[in-house]
Amino acid sequence: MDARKRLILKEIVDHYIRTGKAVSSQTILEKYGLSVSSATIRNDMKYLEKQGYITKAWSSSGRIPTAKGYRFFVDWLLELSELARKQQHAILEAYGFQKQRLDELLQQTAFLLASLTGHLGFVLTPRIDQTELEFIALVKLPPDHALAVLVSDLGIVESRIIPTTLPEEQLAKIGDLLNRSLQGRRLGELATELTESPLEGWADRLTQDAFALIQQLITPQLTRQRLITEGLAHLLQTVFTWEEAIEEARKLLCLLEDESRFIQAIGKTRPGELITIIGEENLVKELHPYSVVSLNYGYDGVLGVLGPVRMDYSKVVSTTQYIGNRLRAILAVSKAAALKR
Amino acid sequence: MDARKRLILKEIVDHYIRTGKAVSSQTILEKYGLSVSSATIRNDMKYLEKQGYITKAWSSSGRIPTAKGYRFFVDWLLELSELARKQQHAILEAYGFQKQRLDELLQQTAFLLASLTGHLGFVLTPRIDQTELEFIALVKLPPDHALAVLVSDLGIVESRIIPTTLPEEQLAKIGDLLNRSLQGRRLGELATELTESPLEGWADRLTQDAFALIQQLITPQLTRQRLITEGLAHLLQTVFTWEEAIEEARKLLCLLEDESRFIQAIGKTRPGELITIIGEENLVKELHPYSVVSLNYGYDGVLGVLGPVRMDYSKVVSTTQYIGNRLRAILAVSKAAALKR
DNA sequence: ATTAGCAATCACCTTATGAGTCTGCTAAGT
DNA sequence: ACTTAGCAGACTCATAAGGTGATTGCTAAT
Repeated sequence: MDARKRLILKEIVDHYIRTGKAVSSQTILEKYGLSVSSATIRNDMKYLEKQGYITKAWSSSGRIPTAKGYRFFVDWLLELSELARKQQHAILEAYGFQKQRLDELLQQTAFLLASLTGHLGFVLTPRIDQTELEFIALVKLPPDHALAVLVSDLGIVESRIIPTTLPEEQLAKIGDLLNRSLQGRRLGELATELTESPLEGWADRLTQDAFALIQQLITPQLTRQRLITEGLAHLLQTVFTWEEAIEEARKLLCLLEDESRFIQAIGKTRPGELITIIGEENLVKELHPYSVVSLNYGYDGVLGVLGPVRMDYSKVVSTTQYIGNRLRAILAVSKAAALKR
Repeated sequence: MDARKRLILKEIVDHYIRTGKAVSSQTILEKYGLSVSSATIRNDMKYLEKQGYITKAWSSSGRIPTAKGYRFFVDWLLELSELARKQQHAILEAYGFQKQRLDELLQQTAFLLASLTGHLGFVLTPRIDQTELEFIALVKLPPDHALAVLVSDLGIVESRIIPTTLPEEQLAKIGDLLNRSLQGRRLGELATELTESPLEGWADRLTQDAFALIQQLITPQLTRQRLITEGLAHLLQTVFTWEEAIEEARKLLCLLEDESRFIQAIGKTRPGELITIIGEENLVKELHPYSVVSLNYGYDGVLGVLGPVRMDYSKVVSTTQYIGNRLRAILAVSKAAALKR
């Protein structure tokens, strides 16, 4: 594909993203002032259509990018604008007075993503079993229960009331024991190790009790990730203007209520990696009218933006990237603080 | 208003709820077989319209109930059907294997409300400060923090990491002291009392530390109620079929994301009380196209259903009532279990 | 390889038409 | 005083028809 064709494709995507209307050869000529005639542009557009980058709504409408066209645009033609100073400030400020609680921090993050991009912002909470155990506390609740509290390095606190008849001193001893031998381990590793074989050298009565206890703590519950979303309303505004929209919207809402499917939809990435999933590339059929930009911020947590296929990728990608980096930085600090303790 | 007029009003509301179409005098005659002619019915309808119970979309359309009409229907004409056996079973079964965690229980409840009524189900979490303190645990996190855990009678656990340099034994003593003197008190009362005046007789060094500590625990955070919703998709399906619907839907979503306004919208009630808010009766303007059925299940928690004004009040009210009672029963059991400890 | 010019295609908007529904009114009946 | 029959008028809804404007594809000339 020669330079002019690339340029034309870029202008088509660009213009369509901004206006939402099919782009004609005329428009390209006028707005972007190429030094060729509209007929030449038409010829190039025909080529681009045959290659599958653009399409048209009816036989003589202007051209609209296909998913493949957006993909080419994002991969080769996208110029990532640095985030406007104002926005950078807004983000730093919002994170400024740091929240103590992780869930508030993540909610805040989702809100930022949504309000800065004008689409739906989402954050998938970290997997607790990917974090490291900082502290276990066991507290007797008379007569026959105990409260167990797990504190992980991200400050995530998981508490559970478990039935046990062990007396208070016994619990305290077990707590000490667990803290000494388990501190700094990943909760997930612990779980698998413990189910496979009891810890070596743990044979006496005390450790058996400890073992039983910790098995009650480490359950599938730990793997569960929650989905936080903000800005659903934006989505309705941007995407739906035609008939049948309601049915589309309904499907989308159903999907958002089904966390497991959504998790599938935002794709797997390695920590720090950002991916875009454009339209029909999505494995989940209901999301074909949308695009997803998502970033793994560590501990299997994911944040990102869900918007119409026709969205400003430059803005969305750079915003997601920036916010993702901020969040990673904040979590790193919080982790460091935890380790210092 | 004589009996026949009441009957006609009832049939209009009834039929409109079921079909969604304006009701004509003919229809009433055919479907409900009154022994008068359609002209007579028309005359009565005219009266009902003059009184403001019904209205019409245009000069010669059939009649549609007004908010006042629905109100009269709900207050005087509604026959509460007992919930179908199947549904009762479904509810009992869903609650059968009891969740340990309160938030899962409430989420479950919202889901039940939504799926059984086919509208949006919501649950507003209890106010923690309305529950009674069952237990406080203070655990040292070396070097200069402590983990404080509050367990209330509903099993709600609120934990917080607070900075303190007090040594371990000191914390344990304070914990004992707090447990002895505060157990069984309402968290909310504690908060107000403590801000007004320190506890009497608490003058020594130890109690001053305890005082400082507990003040860090009891914060506005405790008052915060979360909103859990399920079945948003239902709402889109039932309510919106005409143009401009998107704008309406967008407003609704905005409202749902703004918890404080929603809390205002579902109204205040006393524990156990069920209220209906029909259409324009709602203080919040955005909700004028909807009705709310809500029930206070204790501790300032509210559950209910949000649906179109044109909804099956008989079904929705009885479902809400039944589920509300189940939830109250479950919470009572959980409270009793806590007190026995 | 590029361009000008023109016919053909199609969405979109407005207007027209006809069938169908339901009310309000009047005058007659009970 | 209440009820009824019958009919004109009001209005929706669906569909069709015609006009306008945008845009392409094609062909022949440059």
